[in-house]
Amino acid sequence: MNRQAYILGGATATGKTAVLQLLAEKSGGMVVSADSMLVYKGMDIGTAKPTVAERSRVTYAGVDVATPAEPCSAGVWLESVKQTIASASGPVYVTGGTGLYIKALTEGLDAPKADPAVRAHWQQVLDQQGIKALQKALPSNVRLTPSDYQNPRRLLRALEKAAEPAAESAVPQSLPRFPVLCFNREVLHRRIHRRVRQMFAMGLEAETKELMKQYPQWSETALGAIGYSETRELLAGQITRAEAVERIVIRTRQLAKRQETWLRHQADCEWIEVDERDSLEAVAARVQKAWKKHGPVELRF
RNA sequence: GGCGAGAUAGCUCAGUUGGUAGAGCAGCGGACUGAAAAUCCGCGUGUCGUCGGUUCGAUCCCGACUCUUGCCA
Repeated sequence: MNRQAYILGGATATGKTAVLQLLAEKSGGMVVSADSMLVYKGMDIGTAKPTVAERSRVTYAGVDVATPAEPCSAGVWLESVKQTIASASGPVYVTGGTGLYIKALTEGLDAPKADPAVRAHWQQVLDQQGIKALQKALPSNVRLTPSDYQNPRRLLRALEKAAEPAAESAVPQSLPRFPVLCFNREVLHRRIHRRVRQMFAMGLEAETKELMKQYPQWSETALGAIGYSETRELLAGQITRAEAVERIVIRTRQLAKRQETWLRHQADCEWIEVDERDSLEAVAARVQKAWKKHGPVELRF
């Protein structure tokens, strides 16, 4: 399908969702969350999910599409989001923390979808024979970057693709051009620290405990959520609260760095450096100006 | 106060039988189309606590001092 959207990127804790909430409320638009963790039901505090009140005023897509017990993926997320976007009557805004999801939206996912059986097979080979066996099994026509060649995940995926040669590869698309919010690194680190402490103050521990009661077995992807895996360890008495906070802060900082690296090189961004003193309205105005300049992005999926 | 132990990268520590040093973590940079908050790749100059001594040469040996820590008082 073809549809236009306004994308706003940015690392975690840059306030992009607040900006889109404001703009969507004003224009009667909807917001697509391109975020791999907002998809989990009940994981609200630790993912800084828009509140119930906010979601009652604006339609969100890509939020609460799976339970923590279920595995999720870019494909599952994309499927869940399509319908809502197609039926949108107002402008479509996309807030992106997960680069892959933004790309899936603008370019589609054309590779064969994840196949648990194939994956399990190669995972076993990896466990028993090591990464060299995967490298050897790779068809000679498949090219990986040097770091991907050392990366079990990517190797596994490459083999998964090779097992189903039917799929045509993507038509290279020009990089999507959209504004991105950013803070000076030092300021961002301070914000992250503040936010993590706030999450605990808002009851991250209680929320996690409740979720564990509701879903005793979490999927591997849900278990990877920053904040939740540490809180689980805290609840199990394996680490102290101070250690949990420290660990969460560190992982969030590392995430933010990777997100900015992705945006710098995998997209064509206009960086909007914001200051903590800037009002939400002022930031929103700058974002709109950038959209006006570059035009909306075509969605193809 | 006495007897030990320690003081090396932002943190935890290794090491040099004397030729100015290296891991993990953190940090920084990078990769990136179905696990992506994942996964992987690259980057290590730091008064080797301070002052003096021995030596061609000391972070390493010797002495004093400062600080930390353990045991005994």
